[in-house]
Amino acid sequence: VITGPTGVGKTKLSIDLAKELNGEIINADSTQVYKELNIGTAKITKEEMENISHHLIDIKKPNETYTVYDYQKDGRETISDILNRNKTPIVVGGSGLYIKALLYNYEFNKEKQSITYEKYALEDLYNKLKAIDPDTDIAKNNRKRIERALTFYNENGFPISMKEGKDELLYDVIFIGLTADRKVLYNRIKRKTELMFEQGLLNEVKSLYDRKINSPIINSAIGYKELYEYFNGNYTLEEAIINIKNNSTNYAKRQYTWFNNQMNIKWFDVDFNNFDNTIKAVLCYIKEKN
RNA sequence: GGCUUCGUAGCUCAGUCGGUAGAGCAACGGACUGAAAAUCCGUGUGUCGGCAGUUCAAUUCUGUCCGGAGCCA
Repeated sequence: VITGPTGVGKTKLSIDLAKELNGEIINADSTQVYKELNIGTAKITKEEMENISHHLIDIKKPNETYTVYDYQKDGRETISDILNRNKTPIVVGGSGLYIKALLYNYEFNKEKQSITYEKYALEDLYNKLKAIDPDTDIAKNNRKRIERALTFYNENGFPISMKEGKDELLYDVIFIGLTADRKVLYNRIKRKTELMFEQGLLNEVKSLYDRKINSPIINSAIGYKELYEYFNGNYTLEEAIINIKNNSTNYAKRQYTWFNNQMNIKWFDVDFNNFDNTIKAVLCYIKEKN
């Protein structure tokens, strides 16, 4: 697994590792599974792939929905397939939950129950949850997680813990994280945002907007949701750009929180001036591990 | 040169009819099993521009100086 916050050079490293290890790459970025979201998701281009096989990229249309459940299923099939062909699966991406659900013992029900809690007030939902699980640590304002917990208990009954299995690793994995000084990283992210605009991000999003494509991914992916607000006249372009930068760096910080507390990762400081040094260090570590 | 106005947290600003201050954003820490690039929780000592005066007590009133903005000459 190669992971780390947005903007550290995971893509670049992944290609070199794939060549070195006879590998194929499995995308682990929740937004890159969608077609047409290219510039804004910093998706790898055909040329950059250098003929290395990539999986779980561009497999859904932007108006479709894809969840951790789907990812776990597709990802595990892909891993088996790659292993059966005696190649090395390399999971690359920054969506922590996706990586964890893929490799750890997370269990989802086959059919998602479509219980809808929309009509309930937040407070009522929280009280419902409290009645089932008095010791819940879910915050009373976190509607999403409260609804999820209620659904889970509805499917599985109470004494079963949602957290069961979450720390049990199912595969033999080497976790590699790329990192950089926080300030340096934030500056890179901001510069990268400007670069995206130079590469035509505005047109990419406009094209989706003009076709009235609206979906969960459009409403949540950084770069897309803010520009939709701009096209809707709720932001100026300047405001949209500032928001994209802020949301991106905030996201990077949340990624660190997840990686540092949910997974055991071997971190490598990226040498931006000489990326080959970083690649060498990682390869050395992998050989040591094997 | 005269008049007016502003100077408070990294930024934008609120406030104290005199009892040493608080929001948003940022920053930092954290939670997280079905939209996770999501959702949510926690953390605020800053010579309240400098100096002096009045007062038991000044960031708050007065004077003066410095800095910014505006208006009139």
